[in-house]
Amino acid sequence: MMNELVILKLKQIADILEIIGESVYKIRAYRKAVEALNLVTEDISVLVEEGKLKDIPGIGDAISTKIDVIVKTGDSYYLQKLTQEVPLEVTSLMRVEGIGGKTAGRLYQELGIKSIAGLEEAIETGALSKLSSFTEGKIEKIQRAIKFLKRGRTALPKIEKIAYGLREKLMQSKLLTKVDIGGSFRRRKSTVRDLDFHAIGKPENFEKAMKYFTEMEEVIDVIATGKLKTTVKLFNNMNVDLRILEEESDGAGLLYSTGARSHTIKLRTLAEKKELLLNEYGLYNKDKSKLLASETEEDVYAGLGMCFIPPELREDRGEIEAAMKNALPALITMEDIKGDLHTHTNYSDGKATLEEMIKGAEQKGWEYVAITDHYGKNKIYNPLDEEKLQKQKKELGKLVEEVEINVLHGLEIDIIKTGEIEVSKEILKEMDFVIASIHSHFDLPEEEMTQRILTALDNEYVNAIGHPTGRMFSKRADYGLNFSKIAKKCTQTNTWLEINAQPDRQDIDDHLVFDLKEKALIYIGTDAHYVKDYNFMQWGINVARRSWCEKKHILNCLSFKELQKMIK
DNA sequence: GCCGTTTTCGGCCCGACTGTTTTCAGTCG
Repeated sequence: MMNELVILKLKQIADILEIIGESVYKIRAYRKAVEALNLVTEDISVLVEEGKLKDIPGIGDAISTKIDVIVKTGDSYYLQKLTQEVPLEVTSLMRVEGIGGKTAGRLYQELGIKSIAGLEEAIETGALSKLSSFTEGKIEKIQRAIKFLKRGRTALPKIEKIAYGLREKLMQSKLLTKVDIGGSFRRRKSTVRDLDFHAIGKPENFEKAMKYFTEMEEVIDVIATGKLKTTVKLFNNMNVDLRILEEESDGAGLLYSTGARSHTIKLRTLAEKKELLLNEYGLYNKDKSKLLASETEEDVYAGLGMCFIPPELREDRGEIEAAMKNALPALITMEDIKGDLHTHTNYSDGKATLEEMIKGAEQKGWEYVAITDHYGKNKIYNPLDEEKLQKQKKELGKLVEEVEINVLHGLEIDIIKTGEIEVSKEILKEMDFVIASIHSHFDLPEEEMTQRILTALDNEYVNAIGHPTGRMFSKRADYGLNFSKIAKKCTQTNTWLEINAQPDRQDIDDHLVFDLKEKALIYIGTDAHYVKDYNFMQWGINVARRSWCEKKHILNCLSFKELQKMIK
């Protein structure tokens, strides 16, 4: 899709504008457009064709014209013109923490530094220290920042233990009365870049608490430290913010810490329209003489004329407008889940026995579970063959006598390079639930990849597409797919799309589910290989909640009877 | 550059920390 290229070019334009010192509002306009486009899952080139670009808030005449050019030519004349003044490479300097547009511009103008390598060289030769305002301390800070440049995003499940551990330690200090984790962590995003701690304490303890925070053993560097706000770097390169407030600001502070920034900005703008002022301390009247609400988030939202908005929805995606009309979705919860449709046993690459997996699902209180071991030629997964399948079937027949839970005997099969399924229809038609997934050739072009799945959808015995985009946060990006085509065909063929709840996958992504939930049939599968993996369901629930899903949108919220009727 | 239930022009969220700026610009969230 074109979208990534458009977003990249607009980002580059914003960066260059910042370096050459353009109006902050113009820069903000470009950044806002980027944010808006990040939420768009349709193909931008289609929006251009249909003339719908300007329907997106934040995109007006000038930016839509620029997008038009990017879509048609693959490049931006405007950006090319800008880069005659400042080479594009200079924007890379802004990736260094503490260096913004102004500093990057100075480095280029005064020393001709264009890249991080050039910056390192200028530090080594002492050229940088000759520049005014570049003191020894500041240069040291830049050096450390360069060392830690690689700040990627981490899958939320991977950071949860560390985050709760830090919270526990902060509480143990006895210097704080309450510690919450806000930010994208609280919004339950699939990945997080940093952690935002929101704490409550007594003013006389603020400084001691900050000192305690910066001296924790997990902290390897202190980025900034004050009485009210401190930023540190953890051993894993992740930044952690701690904001301390007094008890009366708990709600307003948590709201501020949780974000998303676009959500907060929308709320503050709304407050201003109502002749009010909103900051992390509270909601005030215009001249700040009177505090109107601050103790709980509910109070602040109520003060702005809306109901409480669950953190997962706070992205400025229409949740504020919905809350004002009291029309927020009744988000799906773990209690709504009636079963799991994607699991493995040690008949293939799972680590638990068939009995353990079935009884484990029953322990979860679920009504049903589908056992979907691998079948096929890809030896990595220790797949079933006909003989092993028959043996499993026999064992399953005995086990179902011992348990209350309903068991679907299913398979996970490979979509090979051509999109074909190599398992015979005689075998497939005997199965209760068949998931087809891509396990090889991840790097084909979008059109071929899409066609591959469309071909698989032609197989009348395929019930679902497993981990549809193939992304793994620690390994590879998603392969490009045309989801409007795929969703359409899925509906036609009654084939379901999976939200794979594996921590490293969380696939399909919440942005896609947000768009597809009314157009396609979607379920959450844990892809469990151990009994404890059933707990992965929570990551799938997160994705669904962030996508505004109610239980009606997720098929494994159906009772077993209803589910059976739905399966083709 | 975007936007409009006071505005098609004149605004644009708000505040903390850093550095050397003796009153504020730059950066960040």
